[in-house]
Amino acid sequence: MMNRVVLVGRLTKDPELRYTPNGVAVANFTVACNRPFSNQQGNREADFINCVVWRRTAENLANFMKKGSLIGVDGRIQTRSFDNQEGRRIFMTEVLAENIQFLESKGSSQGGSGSSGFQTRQNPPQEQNRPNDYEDNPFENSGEPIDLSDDDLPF
Amino acid sequence: MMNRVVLVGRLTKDPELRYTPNGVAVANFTVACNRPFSNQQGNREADFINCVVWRRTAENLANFMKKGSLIGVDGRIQTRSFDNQEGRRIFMTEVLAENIQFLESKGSSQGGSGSSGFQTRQNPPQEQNRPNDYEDNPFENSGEPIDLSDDDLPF
Amino acid sequence: MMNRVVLVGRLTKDPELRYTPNGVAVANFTVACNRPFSNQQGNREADFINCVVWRRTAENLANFMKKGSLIGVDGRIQTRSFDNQEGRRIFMTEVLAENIQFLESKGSSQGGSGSSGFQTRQNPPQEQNRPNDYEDNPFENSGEPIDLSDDDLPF
Amino acid sequence: MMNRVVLVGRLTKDPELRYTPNGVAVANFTVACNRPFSNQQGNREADFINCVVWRRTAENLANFMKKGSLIGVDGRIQTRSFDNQEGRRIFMTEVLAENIQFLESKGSSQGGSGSSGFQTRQNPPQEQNRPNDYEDNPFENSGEPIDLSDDDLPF
DNA sequence: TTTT
DNA sequence: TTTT
Repeated sequence: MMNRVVLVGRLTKDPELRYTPNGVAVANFTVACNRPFSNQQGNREADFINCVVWRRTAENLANFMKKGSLIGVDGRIQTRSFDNQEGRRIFMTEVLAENIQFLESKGSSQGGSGSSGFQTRQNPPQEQNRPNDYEDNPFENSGEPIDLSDDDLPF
Repeated sequence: MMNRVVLVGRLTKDPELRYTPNGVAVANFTVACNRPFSNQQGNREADFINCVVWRRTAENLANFMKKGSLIGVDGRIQTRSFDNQEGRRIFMTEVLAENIQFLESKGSSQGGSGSSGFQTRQNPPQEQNRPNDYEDNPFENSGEPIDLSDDDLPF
Repeated sequence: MMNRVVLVGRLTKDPELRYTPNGVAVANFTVACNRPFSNQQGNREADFINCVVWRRTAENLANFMKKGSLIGVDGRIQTRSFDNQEGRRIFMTEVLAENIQFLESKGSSQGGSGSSGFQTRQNPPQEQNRPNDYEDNPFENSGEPIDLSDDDLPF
Repeated sequence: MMNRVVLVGRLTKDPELRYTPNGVAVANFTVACNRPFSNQQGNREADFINCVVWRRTAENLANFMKKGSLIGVDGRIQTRSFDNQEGRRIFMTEVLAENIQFLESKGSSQGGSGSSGFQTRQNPPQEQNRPNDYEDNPFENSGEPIDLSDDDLPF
């Protein structure tokens, strides 16, 4: 059953990179999309769309994009529910990013955490030792938007 | 800024048609989209995606589709927040349907409210008296999926 | 770089299933999409969009869908060029279908070749002998739209 | 019937702005989208997708974007046929852009015609004299991607 | 609170 | 809790 989303917008804050207990990288981020029309008061509002991405693309996102960066997202809408601390069922809607396009390098926008170093896995638990080809800067030689495809999402 | 969604799925219940204080029709509905993959347990889960649609398309949806009906949705993701009864800020994500395609007539699926009559505006407040060309059954002559475009959304 | 297409429409003729020299199934088909607006003369025109799909989904399409069948297509636009018999360079634009949703069973629409049997590979050249789980009718138990995902496209 | 396309890519040349006999602006352009995978030879190919856009957005595109500019396109696939000079029927597939997002200012990419001045309508035939709010540079105050919505396409 |  |  068709379920397709495409977004282009800016990160509202630095991506949050975490690892699952078995060492799979996952990043949460929010994309601000300005609406194509104005409201009654003549202002342009924005939508703040929660997204999640897995593995390599998650790490790339955390390493190369930050608050304010312009990105493109291609993915699907996912919903899930969980019980919060007060025992109430909470429903969540977010975009599962299957592919992300970086439309700006980390340097070209201002703001963000300013943490200059790469985020890397500290003690990624039970992570197997495969060579990683992703710890070099894809913007180095190009100054180009890049499209880091996600070859092996965990689902 | 790009923000585009396309869904094909089934209504989880009959659409809920309401009218704003100044007589604009709005319908809320949820589309169930089965995921294209199975989870760890080998089951296929579904996403339940909240949607909203305005005006004519809202009324058409309520009149011709019901719980279980297969529809296509073309629209955008919108987010909004409001304070609930406990004074807590609640964030909502939903799809604003700009165009809906009916992929099944009301008769062809089973289930739903079974209410056979059309839902119409009872006392639509301060609604001006324009001719409505939408109170005949678009499935009558065709047995066809129909695509009811929305010429005049209120935004 | 983002490139995303979603279509819902009807097959203009039975899908054409062929095999590459090394036995990979490929199907060409055209989707008719009625435009959401009328032209100057008040008629609704249609777009006839050439598509291609590979492997399992190609075989499923040929087996379960025919002229007139309603389908959903999720994919990307591809262009290619070739020199025709007169030595002229021809440019082609088509949709590479990555995922197809069958919105009708073969039986439920009329028209088409009427060939009732499945199309299968006659002497698929140098095709390795892997078990195929796709030669049963996905509509048998369900009367349902099905979504046959494409796990292993050749690119 | 659903028909939705989203592209992000670069202009292969300066947009070609023309006017219909009754003064409606129309621009043709081609978007290069690099494929997310490599071919047998390990090279990444690109798709060159022909697009068309009308009116204000056409003029904005011609004025602010040039060869090499990065843009986002939201639209639909259209097909048409015409008879060429040899009396042969030619089929064309192109994307009708309904909305375009400029992801780079004219200055920020190199290449292109280098024509610095705005393209404007020379003697736009029988064009009525409405005020135009689009002849100032949308990048002036912002250095921002802009999203010029198309309020009044001629169909 | 979820559809077939 | 929001980006430019």
